[in-house]
Amino acid sequence: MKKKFEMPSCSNCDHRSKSIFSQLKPEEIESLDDSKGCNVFKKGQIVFQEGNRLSGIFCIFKGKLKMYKTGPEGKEQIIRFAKEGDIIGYRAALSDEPLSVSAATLEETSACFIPKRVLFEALASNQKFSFKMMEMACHEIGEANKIITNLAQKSVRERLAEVLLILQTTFGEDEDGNLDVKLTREEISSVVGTATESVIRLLSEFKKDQLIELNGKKIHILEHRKLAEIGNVYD
Amino acid sequence: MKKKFEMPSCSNCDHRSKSIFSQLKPEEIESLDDSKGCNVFKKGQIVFQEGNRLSGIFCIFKGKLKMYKTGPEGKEQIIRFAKEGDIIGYRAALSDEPLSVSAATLEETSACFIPKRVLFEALASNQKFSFKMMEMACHEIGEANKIITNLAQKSVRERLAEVLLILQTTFGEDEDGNLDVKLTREEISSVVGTATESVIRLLSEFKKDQLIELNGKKIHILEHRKLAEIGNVYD
DNA sequence: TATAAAAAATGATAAAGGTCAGACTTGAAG
DNA sequence: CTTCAAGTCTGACCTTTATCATTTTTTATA
Repeated sequence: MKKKFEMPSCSNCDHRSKSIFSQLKPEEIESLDDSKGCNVFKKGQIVFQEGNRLSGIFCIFKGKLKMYKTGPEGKEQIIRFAKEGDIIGYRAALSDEPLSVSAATLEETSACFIPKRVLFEALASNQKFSFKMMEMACHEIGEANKIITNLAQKSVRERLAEVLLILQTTFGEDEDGNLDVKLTREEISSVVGTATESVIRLLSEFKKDQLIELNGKKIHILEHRKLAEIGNVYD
Repeated sequence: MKKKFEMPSCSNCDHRSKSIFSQLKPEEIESLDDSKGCNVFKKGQIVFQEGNRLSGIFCIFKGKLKMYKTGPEGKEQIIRFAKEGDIIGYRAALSDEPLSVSAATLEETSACFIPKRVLFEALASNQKFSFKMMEMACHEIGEANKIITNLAQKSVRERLAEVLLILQTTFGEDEDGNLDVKLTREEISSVVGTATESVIRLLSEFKKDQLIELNGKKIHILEHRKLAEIGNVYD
């Protein structure tokens, strides 16, 4: 269940400057602070579930999450990840549709909840904020288009190589150079869109070819360029 | 190349009431009419291309288009279709990014071009319009999420069955009950994400099982329900 | 730290779907 | 109407990837 925790203040939140909220004026930020709620979610906890309705959006203060859909056979398909500074649940809020994905934490996560009402007030009163929001949504469509093309046209091997690089970009690396996120092989397979065994086999292959180092769930990317070649990644 | 044609007026455009422009006030619609351009595109013509920049959006007056990305091996991946009343190119306009997809006509198509400037003026002056736009973008994200999950988890057979139903929903049927859109087998395969030969084989299988009738490019859906079962489609 | 449960690894096998080659059909353009 | 190119169809074959069974390792927790 949700635990309340010492509430971070939006006014001096480090994430604000890099997020869509950078557009808000001081009085609008205060209004966020006044009405928001904050929660801590334990590792593995479900924050919200596909098909349900949510009365606001979450702003991740700290932690990491997977956003996924459940396929016809009940298999989870990870669509994207979220981390500190990200906003989740906004698609459902802005389209007034049920949630199209579920969100579950990959580690202990704290997140602020901003009620729809406050969000819409800000959108109405602040045009720049509204444009930023639109920009974010449209950017996400572009990302989804890429994923669609990759799933349809790339091999499992190519996709895995690309996913490793995406994880690097999204989560960065820890002091030891390992990807700063811990996923099971099954979760990786659910991003790539393949069987768990295939991910295991291909990871050991990449390891054998000295492209990565493996240590339990720790993954260290050694040959960024070669993985990009394998994955046909041109950015 | 583009041909000019008798310019349709937004004021009495039949599509307006069903589109995001339903939110505009008479004076805003006039401003659209004043600044828009209109073009006719022949069958098979490319309207815009992935990677380029577009200085506005297109509003389809008549006709049908495919929106597609080009994959690593140069293969086209159809992401979605557009038809009369639809707006295309808005993702790039609103995110200020290059186009993430190309658009090509499937038949002669006429479309109005609305310059970015006018679009942004309308977004700024009319909040309801702005929300509608946001709603549209967010809806598209949800659709993309479904496609991702289907590509990752469904078999080619399932996906083809579903695509046939999507074509029915999107384009409807002509007097004879055939899908009101003409696609090559190659184009169908590029929606499904498979080889052309696989589409051909599966279509004849569906025909043998009396689920559809085939007549050249004409496809007649006989057993909607059974196709929905095969495709694991629950709406 | 003992023990169970979850996750990872590996091999054998099977199925799905891609590729290639060739024949046939259709439709557009001269 | 003829001709040619594009599109469709079919069969054979091969590659990729999924599935299943089993063992080993890791992790969490009593």
